[in-house]
Amino acid sequence: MLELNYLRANTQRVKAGLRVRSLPEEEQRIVDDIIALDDRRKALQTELDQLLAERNALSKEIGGLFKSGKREEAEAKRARVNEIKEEASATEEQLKAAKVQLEDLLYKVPNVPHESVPAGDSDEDNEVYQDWSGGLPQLPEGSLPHWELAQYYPLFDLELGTKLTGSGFPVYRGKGARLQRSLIQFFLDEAAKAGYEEILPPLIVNDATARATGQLPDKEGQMYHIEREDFYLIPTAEVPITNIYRDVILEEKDFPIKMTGHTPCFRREAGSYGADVRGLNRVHQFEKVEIVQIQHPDKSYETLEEMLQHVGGLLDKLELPYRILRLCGGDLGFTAALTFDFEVYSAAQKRWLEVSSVSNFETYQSNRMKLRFKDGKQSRLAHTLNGSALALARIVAALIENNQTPDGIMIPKVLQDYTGFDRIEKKA
RNA sequence: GGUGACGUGGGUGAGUGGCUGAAACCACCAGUUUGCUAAACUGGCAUACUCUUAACGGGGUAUCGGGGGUUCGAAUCCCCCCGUCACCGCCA
Repeated sequence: MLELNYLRANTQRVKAGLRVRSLPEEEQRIVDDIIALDDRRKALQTELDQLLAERNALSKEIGGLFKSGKREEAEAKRARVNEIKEEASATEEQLKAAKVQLEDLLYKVPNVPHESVPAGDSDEDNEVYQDWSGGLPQLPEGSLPHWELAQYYPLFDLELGTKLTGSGFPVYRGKGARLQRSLIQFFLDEAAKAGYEEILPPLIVNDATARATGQLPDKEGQMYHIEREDFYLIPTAEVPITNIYRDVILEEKDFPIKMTGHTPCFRREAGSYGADVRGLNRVHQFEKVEIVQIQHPDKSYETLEEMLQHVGGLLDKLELPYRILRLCGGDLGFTAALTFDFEVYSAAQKRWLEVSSVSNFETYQSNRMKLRFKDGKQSRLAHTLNGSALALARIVAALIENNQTPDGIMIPKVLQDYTGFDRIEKKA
């Protein structure tokens, strides 16, 4: 969530940010409501503190009076303290209520978009930041989308996943499974080379963790919830990995903190239908390697650029055509200040598939997470960033479509050491 | 899942109702002394909220795993929860 002090000091910027996100005018009133409520909270806090201070002083006196045997005086003060306690508990309740309301409102305000974010309503307004400079691959007549390729090649089986669980849970088999494992290995190795520490986190997290990175409360319906323990299946490794640094105060010399991890990701994807979700385009469980950085506020945009380079490098090595989009305000995630999406061209579907999203959250996550660093005597919130490097299912989709040949599905050179084969041939 | 013990500041650890935001030691930072290093000595060393100040700073409140209760007053007493450790049960 936004820092309250920032919001108070930059009301106009926050409101302008809401406009960039194409949120309705009445949303802007929330900003003024927050300030009014915070004023009330401060007044109540001061009132309560004064009452407690008085109570503490009197209690001290009472102790002394009892010791010196002045019972009557002590009793009189004791009566006064009891009055104060009544007042204090009433004030405290109002204060608690104000805090809860304030937090609820604050949770409703999305991050302020970076100044470079174009205004816009939807993905149609996203800006092409870096286009694909080569030609787009043209496949010969009779080329197939990946879900049809899976009928002829040992790759994956969607119906089988439906039998075991439900739709959207593919089962990868044979060389298809091996290809997945090879990609994961390759991505982790590349991240390690770039200086990221490898993390293997829990796949199930508690409420506090899901809240800190911003999945709760705004994306509640997107996650699988485990009722009995009140836990959530992670929708991305970002959640447990970033939370490693929840409630931590860093030293400036600790920056940058670079972590990577491979995990399955679980997403309910409620309300998604149609051609966009065919095959591996949108599934409930997929593998992903995530990169996360925690950085000094002055350097986080350099870091974002570095992460773009890293992701672009992976796609170059996989020889996949891609472009980079700068998301417009309307398409920007609730918690992000700036996001670049990587899209890979899927030649058989003749469309771009999103395979990575690289974002700077500035202090939006670190504020919820209380992730700070020492800046001289003061502590300040750090910046958090993350990106997919990369998300597997769609990479696999594009890879097998683009590389289909009469001799089989060709494996990019860089992966061959991992797969142990250079092509996938048709099923017998 | 059962039984028992325990949970104090960056670490070790004292503290069983007021004088304890918390001894002492270690670590860390600044300074003094000293051919260098080391040692010794002196001082500093939590976080959040809030009031006040132009600022430096100063005042107040809260925090001893979390929540609730008893009391004029709680790290200290009571209840619930969470966690750690040990033993038993179960088990990849």
